[in-house]
Amino acid sequence: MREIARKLGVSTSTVSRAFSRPEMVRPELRERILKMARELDYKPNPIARAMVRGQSDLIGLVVPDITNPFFPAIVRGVEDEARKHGLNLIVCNSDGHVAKEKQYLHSLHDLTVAGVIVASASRRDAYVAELAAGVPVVVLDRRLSGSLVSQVNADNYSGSKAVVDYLVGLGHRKLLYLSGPAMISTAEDRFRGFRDQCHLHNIDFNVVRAGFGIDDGYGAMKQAEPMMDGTTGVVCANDLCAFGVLARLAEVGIPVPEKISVTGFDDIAFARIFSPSLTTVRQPTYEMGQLAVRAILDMRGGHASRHLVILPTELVVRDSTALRNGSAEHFSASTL
Amino acid sequence: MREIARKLGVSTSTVSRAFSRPEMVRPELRERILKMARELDYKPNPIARAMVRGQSDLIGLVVPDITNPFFPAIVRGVEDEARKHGLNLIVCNSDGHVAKEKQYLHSLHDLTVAGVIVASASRRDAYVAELAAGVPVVVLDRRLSGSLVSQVNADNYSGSKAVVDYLVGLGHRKLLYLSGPAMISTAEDRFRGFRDQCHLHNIDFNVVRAGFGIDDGYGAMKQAEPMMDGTTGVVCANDLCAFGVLARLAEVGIPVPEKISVTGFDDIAFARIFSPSLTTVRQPTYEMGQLAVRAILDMRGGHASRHLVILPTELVVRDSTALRNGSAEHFSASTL
DNA sequence: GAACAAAATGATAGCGTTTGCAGACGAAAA
DNA sequence: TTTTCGTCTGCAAACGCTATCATTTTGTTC
Repeated sequence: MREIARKLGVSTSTVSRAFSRPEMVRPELRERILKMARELDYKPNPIARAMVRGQSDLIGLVVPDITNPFFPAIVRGVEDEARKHGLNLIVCNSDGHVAKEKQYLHSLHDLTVAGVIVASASRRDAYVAELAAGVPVVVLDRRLSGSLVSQVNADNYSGSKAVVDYLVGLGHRKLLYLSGPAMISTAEDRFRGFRDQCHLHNIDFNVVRAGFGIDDGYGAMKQAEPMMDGTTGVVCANDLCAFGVLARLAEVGIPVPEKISVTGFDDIAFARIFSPSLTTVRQPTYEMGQLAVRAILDMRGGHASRHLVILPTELVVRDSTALRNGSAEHFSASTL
Repeated sequence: MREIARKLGVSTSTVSRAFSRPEMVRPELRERILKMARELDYKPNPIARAMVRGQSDLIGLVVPDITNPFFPAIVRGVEDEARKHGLNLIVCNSDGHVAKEKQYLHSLHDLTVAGVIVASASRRDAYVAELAAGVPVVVLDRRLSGSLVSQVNADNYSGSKAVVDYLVGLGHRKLLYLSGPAMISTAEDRFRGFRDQCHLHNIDFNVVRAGFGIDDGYGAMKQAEPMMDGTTGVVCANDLCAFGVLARLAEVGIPVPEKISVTGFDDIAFARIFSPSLTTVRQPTYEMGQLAVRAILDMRGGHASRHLVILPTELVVRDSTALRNGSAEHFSASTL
């Protein structure tokens, strides 16, 4: 920077302004400065800038499990949008542990990040709210009661309801629900949607607490087997869980969808190609990531304009669901 | 920091040293400083530190496709190990584009990162070598000819050979190889292993250039169908590609493994639960990530001790492969 | 106890930016 | 011409830390 200033006979202030507040320097001079910068291959040092501004060009993204393809899909959206605005992305994996999440949030705070995006860890993390007082925070895929944070969510509740409607339409009358982990709003919303709609249709159901991983689904299915009597549909809190269920059902030789229908949630890439391909609820992951970044941008400078967006979900029907086995008898019996 | 110094009647230099060079300050005093820091909730500002040291506590990881579960698995290893050493991780997605990769590398350089890990983009990216002159660079999952960078790889060549050995042992005599993208050393190594071993066993094969995505596998399989005559095994350059193949074969009703055996490479989580579950080659992803970070650490301070590690791979046999259909006749014919 | 070496601490100068504040310049108004 | 703005630019002080070097303290040896 000094060199540019020297060569052009201006002060470093002017050079600095040519970059950070272009409107403050005479266009003709600005051009010369930028040209010289190009020649000398100069770029403002983001660290020094962060130092004096008290804010870096980094944004943090905390996800519970980068290994669940749902999150990489979001990462893509976040990353592309961040880069578009000259921001670098720090990805952190909380492993679903509140403690680890908190630790990461501290780190991000210390780095004076321009914003933080937190994806669905536990709901009772007070630190998120605390952090939000200082830097723009958006929670993704999770509701957080009344605070300063912005929120970007998919309509989990409606998505779940759509699944029930669909299964009921296929003649299913008794369902098993494999829930996600406790204290995760996403999981809770999905369950509420399921439950409410079951009540509406007067459908019988069991619930087994599972988790969001393949093994969780596998284990929960195994555990649920004794109570499957009459159950013809398994609704899972997410796709990974559903895959675990499919794996278990394949293992014990129960044909899907002939004997039992299975649904997931998320529509990760594998849902389409699994065999049977998975009926699930699509979330606009990439868009969610993008919107989260935009929310951060809008919150910068304390404009305090929180975003609260709920994106629509979409039921994607594939091969893991079918008319209820024996539903013909069922219908005839009930119509008699 | 000033406050601690004032309260304790020492200079800021001493406080600084208590954190950055603990051995230089009298233990008793150091204790008092750390205690006071805890009370005041003080932590050294990483940005300021990066500024004066000319090196931040960030490390960069550039992957071609975060959406391919193979990479999140590596991310886990990198992240955990980085964090263990107080480093924060910046994840960048190059999308396989050299230009984008280069842009990211520039950004990372500007951030004065402590090191960069680059996972398999194109081999002909001169900028990687250039960058390596200034900061520790390790290339992961890719060979790079003679330069300053460290390398962490899985033994792709042997892994591929093992696949061929195994298939030949099952009686297969004509194979189809779906290769990865051009210019990727990983893809090339796998192909060489396949080719060399086929020659060794005198096995006939066709090659179709595919890519590392599901759709690539699907498309390549479709394209290869006219030349399948007599082919009983499809060897894919990675798992995603293999899933595409399985999807296509399922679509056209060719049973796997009865009619055709299919293999992948990577052993991503889904390989185990897919149906049929996928025979593939496991790479120690987590460990690769860890080692990459350690390599960076060892290269810090210009010790210039490059790492060159090649980790073993392991054939994982599952349900997508079986004895060649009609291999009984084949064997009897050849023993006659 | 003097002389010296070694260890611990302090004073100070940056690191590369941004940013009030004040000055310089030119144009419009008087 | 003088005054009055408004626009643009320069000066210099931060931002929070570390490194260098000078200085003080401590420990060792004879």
